[in-house]
Amino acid sequence: MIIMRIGELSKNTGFKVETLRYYEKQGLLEPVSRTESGYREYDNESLKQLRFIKQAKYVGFSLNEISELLTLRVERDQHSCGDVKTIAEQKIEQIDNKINELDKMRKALHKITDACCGGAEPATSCTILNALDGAREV
Amino acid sequence: MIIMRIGELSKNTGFKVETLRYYEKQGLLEPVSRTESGYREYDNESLKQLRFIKQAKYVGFSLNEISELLTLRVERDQHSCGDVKTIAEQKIEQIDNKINELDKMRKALHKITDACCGGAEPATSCTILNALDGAREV
DNA sequence: ATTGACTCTGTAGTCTACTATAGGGTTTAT
DNA sequence: ATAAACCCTATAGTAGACTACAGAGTCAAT
Repeated sequence: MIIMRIGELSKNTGFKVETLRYYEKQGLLEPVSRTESGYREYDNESLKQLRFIKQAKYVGFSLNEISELLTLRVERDQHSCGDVKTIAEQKIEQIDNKINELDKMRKALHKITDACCGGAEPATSCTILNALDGAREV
Repeated sequence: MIIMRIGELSKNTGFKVETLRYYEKQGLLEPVSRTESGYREYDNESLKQLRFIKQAKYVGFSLNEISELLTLRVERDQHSCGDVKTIAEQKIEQIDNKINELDKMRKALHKITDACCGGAEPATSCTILNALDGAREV
């Protein structure tokens, strides 16, 4: 088990030390323990968690939403099973929506690059909004 | 052609009037014209543009990035064609990354709902981080 | 044993993206 | 013609997510 202090965790994840402490305050990332002198200690689970946080932020989730995702957990025979299922299903729907939107944007951008390199486009002008209009017809 | 003032545009898009004026200041949305008395006037293109802004925000683009996407345009025989292609391709890559991340999260969430409703999961505990670990093996 | 790099808490400042308010004109319905 | 509902500019305030000190303790290497 790798144990590291906050500076090393920072180097390994790209988050600044201050940001890691800020995340702790927000309830997103607890150190696994503290040394006698009060230094925070982290392990590879912390790394994993931060990678998840980074990706979730990247696709547009707020810190609050990320916190919800991180605390979403199924423990066998736990009372909250139904709740967990409901929340997870909502998140899945949200994610599907995001993927659909991104897919539309991707198609539109492809239309633009095609128009650019002399695809068989009669248009004299192409913007992402025009391209989105056309995306349905492809 | 439908012409409307800022209040109606607000109602039609869900953005507050103040937000629309703020977007104008940020260069994201110009009114098509002004009345003699100085009132802003918008049309259905404005609606389209705002819908795009909303979706792009939803999938994690900043206002600056959205502005870049909106000004990305190909005009036939225009000098900037190569640039446009480069930028569009970068955006496509970014979008693909986002889709990949979302897909991983979706798989992980499905794993959680499965664990929840008595799928053949031996695990006594399942969180999104565990589920992400397992997502590759599915 | 002392210097430099690291860590701690606490607080204040910054940036983005709004949101609200003040003070004043314009339009529209009665 | 007058009140309600709408619009204008300009400025200030807020929420979320950091980021940067200040002042002090800790650790590792010379």
